[in-house]
Amino acid sequence: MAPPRRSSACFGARLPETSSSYCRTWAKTDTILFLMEHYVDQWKSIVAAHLNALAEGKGLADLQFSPGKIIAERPPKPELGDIGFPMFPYAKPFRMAPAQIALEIARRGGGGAGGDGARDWPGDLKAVGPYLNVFLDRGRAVEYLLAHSKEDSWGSSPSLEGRRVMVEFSCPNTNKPLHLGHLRNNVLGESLARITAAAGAEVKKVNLINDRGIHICKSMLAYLTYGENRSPEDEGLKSDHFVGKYYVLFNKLAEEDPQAEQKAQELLQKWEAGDPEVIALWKKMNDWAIKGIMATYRRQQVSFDEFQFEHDTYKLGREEVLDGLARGVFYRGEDGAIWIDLEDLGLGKKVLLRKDGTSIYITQDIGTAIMRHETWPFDELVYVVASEQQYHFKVLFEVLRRLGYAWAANLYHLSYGLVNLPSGRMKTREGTVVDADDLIDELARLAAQEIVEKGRAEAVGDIQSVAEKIALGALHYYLLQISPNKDMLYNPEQSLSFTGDTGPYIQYMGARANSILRKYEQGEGNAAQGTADAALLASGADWPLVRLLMELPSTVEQSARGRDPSILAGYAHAVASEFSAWYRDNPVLSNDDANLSASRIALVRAVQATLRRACGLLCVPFLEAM
RNA sequence: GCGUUCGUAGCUCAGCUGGAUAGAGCGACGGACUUCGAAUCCGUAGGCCGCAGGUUCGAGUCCUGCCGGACGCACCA
Repeated sequence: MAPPRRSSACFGARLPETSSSYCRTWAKTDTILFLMEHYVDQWKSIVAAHLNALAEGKGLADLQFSPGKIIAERPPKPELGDIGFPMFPYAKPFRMAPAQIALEIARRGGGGAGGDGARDWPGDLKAVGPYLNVFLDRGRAVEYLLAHSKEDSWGSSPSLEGRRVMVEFSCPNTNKPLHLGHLRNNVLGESLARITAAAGAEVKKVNLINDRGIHICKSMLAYLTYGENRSPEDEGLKSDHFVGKYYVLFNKLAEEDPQAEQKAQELLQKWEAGDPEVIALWKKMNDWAIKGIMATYRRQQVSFDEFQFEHDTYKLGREEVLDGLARGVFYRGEDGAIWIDLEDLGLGKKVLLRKDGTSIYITQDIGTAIMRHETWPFDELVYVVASEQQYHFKVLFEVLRRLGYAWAANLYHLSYGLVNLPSGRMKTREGTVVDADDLIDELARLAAQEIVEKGRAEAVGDIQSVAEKIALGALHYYLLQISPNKDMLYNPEQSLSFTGDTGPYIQYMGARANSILRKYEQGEGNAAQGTADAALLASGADWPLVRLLMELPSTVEQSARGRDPSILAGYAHAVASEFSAWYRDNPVLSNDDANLSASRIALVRAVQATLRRACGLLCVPFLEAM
């Protein structure tokens, strides 16, 4: 099998003993939200000032604490406060027990009576054991949430403002259709791009189509042998599947004809020589493949700002390598090829240009990166490529650095692991790879079946459309839920479950929120007679939900900074789960208190806005009803 | 052999710059629909965080070694 250029080999063999589910939780370690970051920063300054004052009071004037060095964390329970400052680190310099330091500072600054409370985020400082905790002014926080969650920009932050980030992903070969591994790549790239943009960056999504090379020639050769000039329409196949069929047939050919490999090579040489007949065939088959692949992109709802094609870029990089040779960055081996010595980094030696002067894989990547930076000067370029290519990218980045490109320091390989299946091993050779289109078809079929079985057919309206969205939500959420760098096991049935840490569960909670709002709009309940009041949402019943919702911006920011959509996925599930428990215990529409009812309607709006935004960033379609 | 990476509950996974009793979902067991959709919710059981050292007031988190899995180590892409 000719290895694919970029994203493939995403399969392994693993048979789980039982089917099971997947999830992650947000319960313990929520992050400090973006808008809370201001809050935390403000309070860090206050705590630092207190520590410095304490030091001075004890005659330890040489002790200095800067706000940036103060450690803040999230208390494990809401009753303990909203921000926690552990006092352990200060025990030694002050020669005091941590709990005592906390008490001392709380005594000095407690209550904010002396103007101690943060300006934008007032609250109280209290000693809780060895921790100094801040209790937010809840009414103020609720006001902030209700006001900001109404805005279209809810969840966005300016943390990456002014940065230009290019994201390369997908990069399919044009000899076969997309498979499950590509789906992980695609959704990772698309989601990362959306999250990065939400964090304020200017993002450009690029897709380098690998449309030339020996693997294409194999499909062509098999087609010449068995195709009899038929078209995809003749065989009733989606065009990329048609091309893929012949790629698989090449294996048969290779068994029948020992010369097959060599013939494919000859075809490649003719292609490079510009042989009109070969070019015509290549064009025809490529168009079929690309047309089909584009259809899958549309279905998966991923898109690109720019397509680049290997037949345009494969000659790039040669000049740069020769230039590097002239400048002594590289060397010519005794064999005549051009090498780079990376032994000092433990990366060995690597060929950059063949002895006959022709390019190899890395040569093109060198040239392509330079071309990209020239045409769209980026602050950062992220390559979404399977983990099997980690070595390749280490070498590539180092080569560019040694060529003198300062921006080489801003190249990043978002490495992701293999996707395994419960059904066992999949191999291209054996035609047992899980095809992307087939998989989505199957998921949509199961979802449609479920809609009917649950008697929701009438309520959802267009069953096929909703089923397709549930299928995508199930697939995408499942793929994004796991840390990118880890190998994963995709369980289709499990991903479609409406219970648990799944896409459909989150979609369902969004639909439930929407259902409450719809009834309100239709005049149900007495919320319309009341007035929303932030103070009414400051109780113990509503506060945990409010607290969580406020964390959307910081979670997006953290997700962007870590280049990790799974952080946001975990958050989305936490919101859905928290909302589920909340609306069970806290009547919204059927509430005697019209003002409380109106206030909770506002909170449900915030829930809906938060879920909608998170789903959007995770490529999980948001549903009004399901 | 060398390199990268992973190893947390039966299963699949979370645990942000080391910090408050290690979390979730599924599965198991037991509960909740005349009350905003039960495609849901609640409760219980279940873990020397691969092993051994080290750093630290404090380690699932950092360092070293070992064990186990995955991936890589082409003038292939």
